[in-house]
Amino acid sequence: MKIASWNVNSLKVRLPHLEQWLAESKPDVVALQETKLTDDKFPVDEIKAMGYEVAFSGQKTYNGVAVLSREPLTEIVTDPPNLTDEQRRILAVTVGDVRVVNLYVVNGKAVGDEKYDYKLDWLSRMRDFLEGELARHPKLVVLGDFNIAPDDRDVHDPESWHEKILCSKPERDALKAITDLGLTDSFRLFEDGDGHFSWWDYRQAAFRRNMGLRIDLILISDALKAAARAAAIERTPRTWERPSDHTPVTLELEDR
DNA sequence: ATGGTTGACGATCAA
Repeated sequence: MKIASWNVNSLKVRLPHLEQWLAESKPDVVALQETKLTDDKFPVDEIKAMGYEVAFSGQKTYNGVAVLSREPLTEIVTDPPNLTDEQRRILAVTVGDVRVVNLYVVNGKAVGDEKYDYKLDWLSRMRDFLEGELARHPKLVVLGDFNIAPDDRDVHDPESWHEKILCSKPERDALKAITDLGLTDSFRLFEDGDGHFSWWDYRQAAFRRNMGLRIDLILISDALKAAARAAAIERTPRTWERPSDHTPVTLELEDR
């Protein structure tokens, strides 16, 4: 099973990119973030024509998440009891015997901003939700746009980003509280080095200069670690005309 | 330089 995460920054704009990338990369499960579509406007027919079942939780203008799957999606959860929030950032589904939790983590704007405090509170609540998910579903994948670079290897210029938003210690500690539940950043099972990014700002020709961060993550539970075969950041869609500022990240899991 | 670019929206806000 090949599983992927991609912040598309408007599914309406990026639908042609999604179609081309699905045809080339052939993932089995895809978590999308920042669809920016209300559910009545979601392109269900177009996605089904690409060969995927789909679940989604959207809102107008901001946020919005979706999961595409070759196999049926069940046990859909969008509103955990401890995360009652109108912002559409969470979509948990089950595919076969694997639980998949798609997250669009709060950005936070800037360290000290009220949105930053909201981000840390959201992450704490998410940790508690995931603790329960892990207890019910040993085979757990938690993936999405985490809006946190796990460590300085994931930052093009750690000095300039030191204690800035996406890189601050409280954010990294909040992520660690989640991985300490027994979840592993799957990319790091296969790559130790720096310079591997999943997001590049639209400004300052950041992609061309590889001035990026790795903030799109696929976390897997211990029960899935032995099945992990390969992880990748698929940079090609970021080179296409009118791209998302994020590119897809993928993980291949050996079946059964 | 608190800059720059993109998306949704229709003035700015969010990222």
